[in-house]
Amino acid sequence: MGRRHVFTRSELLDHTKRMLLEHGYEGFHLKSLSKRLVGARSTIYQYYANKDEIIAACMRRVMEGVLEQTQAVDETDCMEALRQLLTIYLREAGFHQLMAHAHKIDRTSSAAAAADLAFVEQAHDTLKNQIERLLARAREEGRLNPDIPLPAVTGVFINLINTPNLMNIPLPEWSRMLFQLWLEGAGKRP
Amino acid sequence: MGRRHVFTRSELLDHTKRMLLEHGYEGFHLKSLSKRLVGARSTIYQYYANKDEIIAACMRRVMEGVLEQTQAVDETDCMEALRQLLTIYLREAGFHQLMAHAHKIDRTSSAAAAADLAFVEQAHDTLKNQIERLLARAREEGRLNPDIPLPAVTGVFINLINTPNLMNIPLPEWSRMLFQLWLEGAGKRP
Amino acid sequence: MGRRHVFTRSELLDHTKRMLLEHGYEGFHLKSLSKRLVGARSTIYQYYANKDEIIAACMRRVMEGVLEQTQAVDETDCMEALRQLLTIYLREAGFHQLMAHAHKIDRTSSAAAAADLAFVEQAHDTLKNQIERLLARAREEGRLNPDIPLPAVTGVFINLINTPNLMNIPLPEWSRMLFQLWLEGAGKRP
Amino acid sequence: MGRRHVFTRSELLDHTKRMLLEHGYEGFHLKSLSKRLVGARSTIYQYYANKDEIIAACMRRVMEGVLEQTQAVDETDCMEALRQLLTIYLREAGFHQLMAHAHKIDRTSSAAAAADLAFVEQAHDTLKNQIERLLARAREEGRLNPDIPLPAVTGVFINLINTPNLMNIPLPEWSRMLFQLWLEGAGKRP
DNA sequence: AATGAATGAGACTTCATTCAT
DNA sequence: AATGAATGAAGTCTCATTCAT
Repeated sequence: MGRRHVFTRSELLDHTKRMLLEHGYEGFHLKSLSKRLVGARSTIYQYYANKDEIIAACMRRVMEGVLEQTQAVDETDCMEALRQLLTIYLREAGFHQLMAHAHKIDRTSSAAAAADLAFVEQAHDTLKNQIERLLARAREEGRLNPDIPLPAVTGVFINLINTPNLMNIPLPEWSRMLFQLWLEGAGKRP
Repeated sequence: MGRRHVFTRSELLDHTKRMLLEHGYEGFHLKSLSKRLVGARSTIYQYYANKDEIIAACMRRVMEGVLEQTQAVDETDCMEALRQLLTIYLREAGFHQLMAHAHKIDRTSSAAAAADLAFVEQAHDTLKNQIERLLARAREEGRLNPDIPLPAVTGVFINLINTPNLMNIPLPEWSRMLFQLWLEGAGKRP
Repeated sequence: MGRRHVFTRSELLDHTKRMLLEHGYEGFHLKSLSKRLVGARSTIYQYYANKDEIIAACMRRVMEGVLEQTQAVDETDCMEALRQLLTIYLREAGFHQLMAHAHKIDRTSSAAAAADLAFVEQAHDTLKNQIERLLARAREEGRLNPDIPLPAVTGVFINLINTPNLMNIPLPEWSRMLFQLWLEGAGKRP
Repeated sequence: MGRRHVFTRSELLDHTKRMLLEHGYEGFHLKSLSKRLVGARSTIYQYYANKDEIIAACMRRVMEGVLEQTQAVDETDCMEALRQLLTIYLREAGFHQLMAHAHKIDRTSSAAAAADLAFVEQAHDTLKNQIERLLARAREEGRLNPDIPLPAVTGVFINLINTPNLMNIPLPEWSRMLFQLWLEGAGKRP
């Protein structure tokens, strides 16, 4: 039996996620990462072969978490399902920002990274399809304004995630408020 | 007297802006910048003393352009003014993303950079105040739903700028569409 | 654990001292330094954070060596003490030249460098005081010509250190000779 | 007739000398030099082909000035002659320091620099011979202590030039004082 | 398994020198 | 003759990655 692990794979990815959100892909350095962990910088290479592999693994793990939740959503009532999806996305802070770095990763340097990225991309499509499907159904069911093109509705809905929560309203209420704003608008109802 | 300029200050800042949006603050390298311009890397230093100075100047220029337009907006009709502001912001692609890098710049390295950043920050406040003022007025005039807290309305309005224009709808129409979505919501009106 | 050191901190400072004396502060380059050591240029940064830190550490080490010796000198007989101090200074070749570079070092770049420099400066004062104290005593005791102002006597005494030893006379004898010349002059005694 | 000269060759060499004494050979930059002159940096190349040529010319000019004075000295009374030589050397502040940089100059880069350096070196020998000749005569005439080897006496005499003038005593008196100290010593005469 | 040390590639910046007006 | 602009060589420093213990 060898020595105990000084930090777990999960701890490593947790800090990676936090630092990616703080500093971006190009500002993410293994030097700073190892300072947040307990062990030495070189120990990181016991877990992953290089930097890009870590980032890909991090993205995959976040995506898996989201996917698991979204697939548990009951789609019977499409409006209710959309409301739940919004909550899930809001919970995963910076999710979109994170995924935006995907295309910067060099896939040739590591097969593992390439595989993780492939997974992430496919999952991304799955998520996108789910939302588009639900929105299309909502429209067919007469819940949405038929004068507005679906892509515009979709874009605004997805973009809700990035809305700055200026007052730090607690998540469930914040989610409800955003959904209402999206559905009914900011204007005075007649 | 002296040789002809191989590139202008304006060209330099144009490419800087483009590259900042593509690669972020930490991914912005003078090597790549000089590759997009015609001259040598060291020629850049004829214009600006260091990297941060370039970035600060770039941010200032963008901000000045926006400021000039927003200050020409007639605020008599607050709803109309907001609509125009949205158009202005949408025109300046990636405006927000760009400004987000401001705090990473080292102000001690260059007085010029520090001055540009001070300008940018003050202008930022001016813009924010203008929007908040207009939204408050709109609320008082009974144009907005009084049940929704103003900060939430503000956040969503500002965040409209980042909405992905999936269909590449032309700017004037895209702006009108987003404004309508914000005001009336995506839902079916009764 | 970890690889063997390719060179020690002490070796690094030894070469630094030699090169500072040969080329001066501005002519001291890490490239040449690493060429004299066995390793790569970047390895130097395992020991010191930047160039100025190396120079400051070098100066401090030399100063510590001198200080240790001068503080062991018995000051009962002031003339004998002065003779011993001269020997100590002569032993540390180029001591003065080295210290002359102190003011060129940028103290803001490194706290370690600033601390080392503070030490060096304080020690410098200590040395200066010791010599001035001994010379003043010697004068009071009637061992020096009272017609010559003390600062002139001091200046010439300190400057003895830089006298070119054209014949490479061995240190102890060279020291005795310089002391005698300082005390009795080069002229024929009546 | 072309344009007027913006600065003279002499002004250029004046500033060069001053800056060489302040910053040393390796710390001497044409950029700073041109800042002290009135014209542009590139204008310097109208006078000299490169940096080393300037430094060599500067050294030669200083040397010529000294040589002219030393050769006018009446050597009939050797002690008086030595006293006058000391005054001449003291007048040319930093003379020795300056000449110490001679060996760093690359002679292959410019024939003019090589010629100037050859002159400087020959003149240096002339000066050295003059002093050694006078000191030897002084010894033969019984004016110097015969127990002290001539090279030691010479070294100390030449080194007088570098003595720090802590009280800023005016040159003629300072020269007299140093000469007396050298001749009679700092000790109490019996 | 863990790690301290070593290292080369690459980024920023400065400067002597050349070029074109 | 004078000069503003251009440039490549060289220097400092950082960082991902490898190596030896």
